Amino acid sequence: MTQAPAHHRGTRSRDAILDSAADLMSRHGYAATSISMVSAACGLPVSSIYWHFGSKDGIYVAVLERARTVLLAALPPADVPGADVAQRLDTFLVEVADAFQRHPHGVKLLLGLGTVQQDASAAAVAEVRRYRDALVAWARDAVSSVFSLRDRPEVADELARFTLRTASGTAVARWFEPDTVLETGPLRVALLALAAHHGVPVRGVPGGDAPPRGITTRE
Amino acid sequence: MTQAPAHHRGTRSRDAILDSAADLMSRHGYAATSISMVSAACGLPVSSIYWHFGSKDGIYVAVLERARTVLLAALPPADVPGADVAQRLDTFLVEVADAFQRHPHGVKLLLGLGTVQQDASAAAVAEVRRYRDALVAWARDAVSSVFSLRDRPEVADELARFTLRTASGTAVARWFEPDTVLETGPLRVALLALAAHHGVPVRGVPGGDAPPRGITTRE
DNA sequence: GTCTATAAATGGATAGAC
DNA sequence: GTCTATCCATTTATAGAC
Repeated sequence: MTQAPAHHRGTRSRDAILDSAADLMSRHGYAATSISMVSAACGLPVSSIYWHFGSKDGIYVAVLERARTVLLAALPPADVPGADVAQRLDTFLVEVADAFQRHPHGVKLLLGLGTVQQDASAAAVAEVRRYRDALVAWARDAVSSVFSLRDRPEVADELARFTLRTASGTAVARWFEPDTVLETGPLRVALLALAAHHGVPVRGVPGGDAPPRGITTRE
Repeated sequence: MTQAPAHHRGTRSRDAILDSAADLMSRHGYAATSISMVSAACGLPVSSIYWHFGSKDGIYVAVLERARTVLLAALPPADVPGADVAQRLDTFLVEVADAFQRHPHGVKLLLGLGTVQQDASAAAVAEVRRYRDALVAWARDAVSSVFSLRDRPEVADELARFTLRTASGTAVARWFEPDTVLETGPLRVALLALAAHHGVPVRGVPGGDAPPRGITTRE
């Protein structure tokens, strides 16, 4: 086990630190997470942590950066496949709910920023903004693809904002009730109504019929 | 000025401390707010703060309690007036957006809990839960009144959840873009569609017409 | 009720041997 | 790259005069 090359032990330790830090920071927030807590959680001494990341801010930035790349890699391509709006919308919703379920850390980490914002490192603020911007861009492209909105960017923006706000609101709710899931049923109805309200043609979607399998409604 | 009775100076100081603490905690979060910061902000020494509240937790609990009573007092009665659904819905949305605009602290304080949750005082956790429960109950009663849902509690629950998630998601967005407002236009369309989807009669509401004055759309 | 002063603990961060 | 030991600032909280 100790046969592994030095740099392997290094990156392993780095990842272990990031794992512990991400877990603690997403649960307690940035300010409430101390280096000694991270040290205790991953088993490495504080000086190793400082050797890898330089400062507490450095850890936060690295945690955010990894969370962002992992989440974006997990998100489906923004070019949603499907013959008509109904198919693409269902695919989109299932994938969003899935990513939301599998990556509960994301939003919590972003919210952890609330405790840094004003004062702390410009690097952390920039990284948070990058994270958030990437999500917004993805959502805009995805709904644009679902509803064929290449020539109606304002509508795409509105639908994307609406989707993201529902998702982050649900993340807040999960704060209190851990087993809260993203309710894609109502979201589906809402998105279709918004599209229709803006005169977007939604061929193949019968008004507000029962959602197909894989869509979450409550009871 | 120093003529005021002792207990007046007392409650005044108490309020001043609460003002400063609420401001700081909603901006930086619970963990990142120190007693000395509060002391510097309100001008009273730390020992006075401890005399009034006993502990840091005690301050947080008091801040939450006051925020809750203030917000609930500011919310319109859950019995929304209006002749038909359209009127009541518009009244409801305007009032919600108004309260949302005037009390930007609420959600941030609730999220500050994330930094306490596990370990800290049961009192703080209980107070946060009370805050949140009061909001949920109010929203359920209000939408129930708007759409006359006394005999469809599940539908009222769904609409209330949906409304609150949109609102808290918007609060999160405001985290990044301070001048974000609650977009009642899309929310109106969504709520009407959801009601219709559940077969709730919405007399006097033409499909998805242009929203009346006072309803916020973007550009 | 308010102040000064301080105790006791913990936080972030570094030094230097290995 | 990892470890032990440590510096220094800040934190929560208290003591006791006024």
